[in-house]
Amino acid sequence: MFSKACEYGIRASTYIALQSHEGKRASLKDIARETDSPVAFTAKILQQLSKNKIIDSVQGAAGGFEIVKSKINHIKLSEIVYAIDGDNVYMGCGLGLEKCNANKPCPVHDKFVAIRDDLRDMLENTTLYEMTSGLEVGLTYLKR
Amino acid sequence: MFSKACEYGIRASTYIALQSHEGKRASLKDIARETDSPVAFTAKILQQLSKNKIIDSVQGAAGGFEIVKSKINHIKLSEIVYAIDGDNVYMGCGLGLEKCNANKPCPVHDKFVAIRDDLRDMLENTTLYEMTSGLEVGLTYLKR
DNA sequence: TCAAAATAGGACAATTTTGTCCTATTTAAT
DNA sequence: ATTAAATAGGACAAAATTGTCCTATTTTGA
Repeated sequence: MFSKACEYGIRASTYIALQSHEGKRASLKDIARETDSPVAFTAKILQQLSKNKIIDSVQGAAGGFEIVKSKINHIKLSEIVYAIDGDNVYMGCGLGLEKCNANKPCPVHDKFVAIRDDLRDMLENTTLYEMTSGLEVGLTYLKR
Repeated sequence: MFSKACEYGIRASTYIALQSHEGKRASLKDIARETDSPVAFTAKILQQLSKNKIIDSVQGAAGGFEIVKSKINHIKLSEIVYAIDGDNVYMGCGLGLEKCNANKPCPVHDKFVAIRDDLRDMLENTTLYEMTSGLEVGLTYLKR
């Protein structure tokens, strides 16, 4: 569904949000370890998220990544996905047609639209905060 | 969502079903042209579909690909997707975790399960016949 | 029998995605 | 000032996906 880069990106963002919520800055090493992701590849993705203003990066010793506390509640999963994978996941044609639309639809257009609408809805209504809430109490996991 | 190979495979299968319904055998060239797919790559995918008993191939002059009429109504989209992409699309974890499940879920497990269930449902309840019905009357398209 | 037309399949090539490595830069602390 | 620890970013490498090409095989029809 999502690219590997996007999966790592979501996991990383969630971990950073969790740490930021506790007032801690997260280092690349920690992020990679706690989300079971390849370090250098994750670094690239964090750069991308940083450029897209989803996370903040702080250079230098004691630097790392963080998310302004007040934003954690407002950042949607959809923004992270969009920053990394674009909107093709919930916009493109299920059969890969360039110009598939309600006027000249592919044979499964309507059915895919329904699924994709649900997906978009879900992504746009899930905040980073919501994703961290289960982690703190050990109900959900970012690796395994 | 699906791989290119899978998209081509679905389009090809649909076209073959359409032709078979009219008693015609479809040649690789026709299939590729009518679904706007790369010829040689499509050939590989058709081999795969043939090995998975979804379509029949007939070698030799006047050969081609076909689907037994009585099967068109029973072949589900899910079978085509499974033959080419496996079941990861509607089984795997949205965040890419190996062992994500209801017991040790990722932060979006439940939400993804809902979407994926809908997707699987849709794929399992859409037959090839259903996909061809709009094509005949020009309501739907396989290229563009 | 032979030629033509079609699929089968192996080998290879191009592209994209995933991932690594090295150096530069920034910053904190001593 | 210097050193150490961290991110930034470019270059490269590996793997997966997408795609091509060539030859072999099968089958029909003249």
